[in-house]
Amino acid sequence: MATLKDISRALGLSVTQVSRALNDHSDVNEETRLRVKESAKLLKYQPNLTARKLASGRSGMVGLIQPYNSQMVADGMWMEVVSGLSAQFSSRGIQFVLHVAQEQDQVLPAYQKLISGGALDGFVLVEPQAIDSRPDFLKKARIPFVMHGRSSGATDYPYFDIDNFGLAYDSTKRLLALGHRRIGLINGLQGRSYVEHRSDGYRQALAEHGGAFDPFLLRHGVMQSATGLVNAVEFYRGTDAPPTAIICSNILVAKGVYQALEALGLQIPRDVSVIAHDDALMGIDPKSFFPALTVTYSPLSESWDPLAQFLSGAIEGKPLAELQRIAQCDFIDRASHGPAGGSRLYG
Amino acid sequence: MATLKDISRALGLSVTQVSRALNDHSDVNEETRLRVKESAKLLKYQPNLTARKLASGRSGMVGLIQPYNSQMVADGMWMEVVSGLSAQFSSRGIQFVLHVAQEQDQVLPAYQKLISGGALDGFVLVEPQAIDSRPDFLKKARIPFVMHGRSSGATDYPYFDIDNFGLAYDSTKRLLALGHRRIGLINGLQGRSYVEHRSDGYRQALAEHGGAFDPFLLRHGVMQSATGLVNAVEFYRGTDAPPTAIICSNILVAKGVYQALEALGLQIPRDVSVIAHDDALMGIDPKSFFPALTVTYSPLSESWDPLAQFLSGAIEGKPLAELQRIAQCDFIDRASHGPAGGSRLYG
DNA sequence: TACCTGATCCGAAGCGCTTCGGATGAAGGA
DNA sequence: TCCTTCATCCGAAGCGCTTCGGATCAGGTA
Repeated sequence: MATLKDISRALGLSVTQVSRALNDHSDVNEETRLRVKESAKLLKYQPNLTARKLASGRSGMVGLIQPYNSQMVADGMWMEVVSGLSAQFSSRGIQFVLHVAQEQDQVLPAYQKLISGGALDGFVLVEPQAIDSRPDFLKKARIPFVMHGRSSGATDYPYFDIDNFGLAYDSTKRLLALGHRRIGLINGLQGRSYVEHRSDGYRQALAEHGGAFDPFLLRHGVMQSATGLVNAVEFYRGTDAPPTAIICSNILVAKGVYQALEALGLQIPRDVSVIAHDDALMGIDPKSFFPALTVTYSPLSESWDPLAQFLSGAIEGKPLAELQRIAQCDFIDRASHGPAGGSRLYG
Repeated sequence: MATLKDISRALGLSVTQVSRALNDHSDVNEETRLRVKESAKLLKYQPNLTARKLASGRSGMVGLIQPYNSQMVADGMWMEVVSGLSAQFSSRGIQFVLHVAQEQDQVLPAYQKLISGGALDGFVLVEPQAIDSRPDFLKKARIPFVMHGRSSGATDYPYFDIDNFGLAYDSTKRLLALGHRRIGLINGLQGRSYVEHRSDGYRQALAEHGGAFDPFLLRHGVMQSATGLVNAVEFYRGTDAPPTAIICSNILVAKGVYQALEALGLQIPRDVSVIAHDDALMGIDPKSFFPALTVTYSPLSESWDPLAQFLSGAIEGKPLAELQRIAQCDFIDRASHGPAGGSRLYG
């Protein structure tokens, strides 16, 4: 494999200049730079990441550590995440690499090992927990990272998150404004921070409206259609004051809710309004629902770019302020929600 | 992070000796070796893989490159593979790492990049195709690798495979010996080499018995229960000379076949014998079938150890002969197969 | 006594790259 | 004319490790 020395010899330049030319440093003549790059291409030069790492401290590789048995792996969303990140980093000339840890408790040591071995420059953290030990650990070890989402508590680290509080708050507010008073929220699994954020937004909107929070109306479960189905049935069989509107944590859940409502003979939106959050995943189209599903919209695929950007930034030592972002969601108004009151529920 | 120099200074030894002590070379006093290791532990020494790689050419990391959109990823088997390999390598002090390539045609460049960048020492190849471009490419590039399975044609590279030819041959032979003359094989997707091997074994057994091969009886499909169901139905609705025995590519397929046969009012094994291959995956137990399913048995989980061993061997330059193995399968005799003739099929 | 052996150690080179601290020479300002 | 500035280049050091080719010294052999 060709080395810098080969190029320098071929061109009668010093290794230094060749290195600087290839890395676009300032003090190299434009013409020289071109000659060098030409020659590099010709000789099929591939920078030796190992040597580069040793000299500069950067290897140009980042990673993601996944504990075996994660829920995300099970539901296939994982591949979406991995491939999105991989594409982003690779377009930035960074190799993105995965490591599967055998057990949950081997995750932290794995970070240590991969970093201090000098193999990787930094990590992407996914599936944040409300209480997550990783940020503190990595900060202490001075290992650069970026989180997809946020933990609860101090978030003094790079992250990209969507406004989970806001989307639940907004949805709830809108429903309240339409006259709904009993609003159900079928949320994700407790413990996940985004789930807690959504619950918080929901409760905050309720509180601002002076409405009481009813634990009966707040549900948790894996974000799949069965969860929507079961909880919707419980909503309308378990009480004489059922919700007139349901907010779903994602489209799959909404699908289950639709099924349940149909089986129960309830019409959307006349009897029940339904709103879901849409992360544009799994190829399920909320427009194809009947009636078309109103959603808060924020494609997961828009996270990869900022995540890659922030991790690069963290590695380069950029200030924290430039490495955090909370993306807002769009509210997309379709046919599945409407004013309260048309319902026969209390009729 | 502590370096060799730190240890050498602490102990009044040379860096050379410390390195040799830590790596268990021969010419270092036993007592010295212990002192060094003690000190290393004390100073929390972690060898810098990057430096080691640069000096020795070995990084102690191997990888697996997966194209996005592989079937294996979809059916969850992938995680099984990845985690098994990861555990094996990590018990050998080797880091195992994944890379997801965006498209099929970016797979080969990815190997090149990860290797010549110097990051990885070698690769595990999975999902071999009957005609697979990877072995040739990697051999030409002198990159160590091991294959889980074999391609068709020349197999002059390290691999671990099970005897797919043999298991199909055996199953067919046994059924023939029991008087079956029309034997169906519901195989995996065409193109995969193990699928072709099984077809070959099946046809060979048939040929040795002087029986004609009937294309109607050889089916291909994703190895899931729906495939078994559909093909079994076709077997008994599409012809007046249906099979009296069916060989299934895995247990899921057998499950579908069971369902179909029950729906068709056919009894196992009176009307139809069923045999499947069992790779002990997915937590489905062939004993819990009714009647209990006869299988050729070879747990996938027994591949990780030889695969890791062979890849290590390939990296160390061991001769090819030590780096190839074809594991035989056990035939486990249960209640789902029996002699031909009890059937009313032709009655 | 002179020589060889084996066990144990060390110095120095070098893996391929980055980067610091100049060197060089031409152009411009006084 | 002398000094500064700027653009462009280079030498050498060094990242942390492995490894080659000795060095050293005790003991054994002839």
